[in-house]
Amino acid sequence: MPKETFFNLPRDKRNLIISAAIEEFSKADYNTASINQICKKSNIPKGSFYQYFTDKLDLYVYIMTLAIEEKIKFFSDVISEFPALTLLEQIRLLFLKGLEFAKKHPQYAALAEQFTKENDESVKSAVIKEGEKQSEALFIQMIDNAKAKGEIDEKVDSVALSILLQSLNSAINRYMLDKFGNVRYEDNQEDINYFVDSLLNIIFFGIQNKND
Amino acid sequence: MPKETFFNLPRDKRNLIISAAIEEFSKADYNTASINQICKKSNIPKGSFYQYFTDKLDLYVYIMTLAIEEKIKFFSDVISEFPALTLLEQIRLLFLKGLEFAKKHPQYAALAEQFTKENDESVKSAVIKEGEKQSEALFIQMIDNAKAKGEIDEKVDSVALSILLQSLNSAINRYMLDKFGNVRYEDNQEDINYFVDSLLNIIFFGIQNKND
DNA sequence: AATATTAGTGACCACTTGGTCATATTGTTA
DNA sequence: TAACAATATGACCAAGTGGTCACTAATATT
Repeated sequence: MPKETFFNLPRDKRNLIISAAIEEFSKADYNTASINQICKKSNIPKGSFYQYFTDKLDLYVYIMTLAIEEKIKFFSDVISEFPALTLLEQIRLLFLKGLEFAKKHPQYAALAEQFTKENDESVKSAVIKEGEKQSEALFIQMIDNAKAKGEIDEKVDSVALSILLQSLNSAINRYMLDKFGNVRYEDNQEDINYFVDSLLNIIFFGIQNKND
Repeated sequence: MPKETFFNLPRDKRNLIISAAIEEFSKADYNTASINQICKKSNIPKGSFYQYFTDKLDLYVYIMTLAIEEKIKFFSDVISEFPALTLLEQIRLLFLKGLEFAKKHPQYAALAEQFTKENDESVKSAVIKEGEKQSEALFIQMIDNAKAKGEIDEKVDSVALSILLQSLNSAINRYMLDKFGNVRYEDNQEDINYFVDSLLNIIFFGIQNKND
């Protein structure tokens, strides 16, 4: 956690430091991201930085905490807003809302993507301690719930499906980058909806020819 | 490409440099990987290194080229060995053989994983120019072939399915890490076979309850 | 044996890194 | 106004980076 001196700073200065840090940690992994650059970008001297934070990790964990808070708030809002949907509808909603979230908060999305790439295990675990597995728990809960309702086959492996669904998020982003060279949802809304539905149709109905 | 001086080196010395480089580029991204460490590990002076390679990128692209060659050779061998299998059988074979490959050549597997994390776009594109998309082409060819045989539904989106299948590789690795804390195939062979089948069953037969 | 060519070497360069610390500045209380 | 505490500051540090280069050693060629 940042020192008291950081929270005593005027809001504007604090936000400037935060956004400079988000920018830096978004485009480079932990070790490559530079405190010097963050200081330069937010116009604070090196010495001041260490007046606010004990070290680099202190800042990084703090920034990630902010991002995780925002993400959890967003998803739980979406879920609780539509409790009666089928699993297919729930997941479809989650994917499309996820794209919306990434569109509205591209910094946080980039931050999360960068985190998945992180090599330094000690840094990763420091962040994970601040809570992260909750999204996987959410998926499994949704799946088991759908099983109880008889919506999907009992024999489907919940963990396998959960991991598969999580992989789809990055698959969607990869598809957008491959095909359009960017990840702007609004520019290619039709194509993306079609792609998301293609993936979900495969998952829900299988690929085997029904006319056999 | 390395300079002539490199290829004039005795085999042993060349291989020592190569394996030192593979080790270094496996455990850190391009920028973090250190030429100094590679020199130290392979017992060659800094100056000699630049006698063999024009720069860091020259070495990296060369190393990746070796890995790609090995991977392509392996997969095309597997495919041509069993031309008459159904798509499900082909893909199942590819995944399990893929695990076998990762087990026998963990360095190359680690190298590939590290590459997917790479941030430096200019470095990425330098490698991609040496050929990489061929695995995606392979999948799509397999899928279209299966469609022509009436094995799978014509309406399934080939590109979507191809990306989905590629996602499975990372899903498998993630699953193994989550569940066992390592990626050693032999230690948990049963579980992994079960997991692969779970994933493939989802893809091929869907998750919807057939008793509706 | 003398010469010309190629390869081996490590000190050195400019630069960047995360982090420290003595000093200067500011704000608050007496 | 004087004293004291809290904060701001940037020169500085040791350690690392990729890359260079003058020099030496070995090998081929004459």
